[in-house]
Amino acid sequence: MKKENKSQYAILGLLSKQSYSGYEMKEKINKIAHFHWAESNAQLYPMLKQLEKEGKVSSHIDLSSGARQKRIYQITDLGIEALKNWLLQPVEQPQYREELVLKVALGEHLPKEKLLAHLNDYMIQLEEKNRLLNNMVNHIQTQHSKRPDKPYLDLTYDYAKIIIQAKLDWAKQTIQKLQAV
Amino acid sequence: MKKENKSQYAILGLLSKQSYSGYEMKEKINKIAHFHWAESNAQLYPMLKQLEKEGKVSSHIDLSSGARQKRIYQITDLGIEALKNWLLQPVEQPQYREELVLKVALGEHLPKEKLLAHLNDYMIQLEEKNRLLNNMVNHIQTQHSKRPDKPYLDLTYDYAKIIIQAKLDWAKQTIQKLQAV
DNA sequence: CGTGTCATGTAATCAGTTACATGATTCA
DNA sequence: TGAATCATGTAACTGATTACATGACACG
Repeated sequence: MKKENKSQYAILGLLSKQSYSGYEMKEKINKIAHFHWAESNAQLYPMLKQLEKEGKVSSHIDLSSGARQKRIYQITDLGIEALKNWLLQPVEQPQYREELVLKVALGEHLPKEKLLAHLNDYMIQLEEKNRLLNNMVNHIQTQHSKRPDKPYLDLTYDYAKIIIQAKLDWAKQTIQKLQAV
Repeated sequence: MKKENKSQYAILGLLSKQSYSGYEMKEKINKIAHFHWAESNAQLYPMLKQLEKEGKVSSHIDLSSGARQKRIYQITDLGIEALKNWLLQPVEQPQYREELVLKVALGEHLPKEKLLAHLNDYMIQLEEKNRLLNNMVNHIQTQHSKRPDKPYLDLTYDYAKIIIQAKLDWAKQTIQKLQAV
């Protein structure tokens, strides 16, 4: 089974809700979806051109934004169709590479304080993520409570919350276990 | 900051515990570490050659295994040093792409039964993973209880267990919420 | 008038997968 | 003898990141 490019579906998915410029898409993904999705400029812009060539999106220059060249993309019927078709396909399981877990597995090769420091950094980063997530949930709750897809968005934030909490739990108990030895 | 190849450290880490052939390494990673790490043949074999060229591993043909050409790799002092140095470096946070979560976020575009079916498949796959994990933990417990690195391995299985459970919890409550609507 | 942000993009490189190729050994 | 497994590898491709390049506009 050939691996299909997934960036395109993230893009089509975003455009299925609202029209955006490339820049806005990048921002949006980083802000509201970075808990489970990442895109870089170097994939986004070429992909938008490709999708336009394939007729799945169309674009025009936004004049209201002044002289600044801002190209707004919108999804086409063909794009919607491609998106819906993909949504019906079986989900491929991602393969993970958890660098921190690998380092823990090799714990005998580094000083315990250093390993504890890694775990501590990990927790700090997770707590920061958690803070951003709570802000986001709050923002959606107060500013976008009427969005028709809000129930679905909420489910994705549930996911982020549960995973972050699980990682925090693990890190905490791992620190305790390591200190107990 | 340039991204460093991580496969090499997974390989060096494995060889830091015991000598293996390429084939055995692949098997071992798939069996005992696939919860948090994945390697493919097409990366493993070239990487082993490269590491040998760099003097981080050395190899010899295993004669005891008969006429079959089995090349056993072992880590060198230089390899150990490289590994230990990497272990001290800050951990880079992986960027995730959760296809299922993306599909849930776009739930308004597909029939509810189909979305529920995706979640159901997800749970089935997680339960299978859980089963494999329990077997593995059991195996380590009964066959390798004296391994000096067992405490560290246990911590990695704790991680797998917690993450799998968190995903199962989310999937379960997501199915319930979707059905309630 | 200079720093930060808005805005779009490319080149070079590296990472990683899929599919294929080859051949020996084991065992039913 | 033919299927399964052991064993090692390559070619072609796709995915993804990093770093760089360019320029306009906003605002203090």
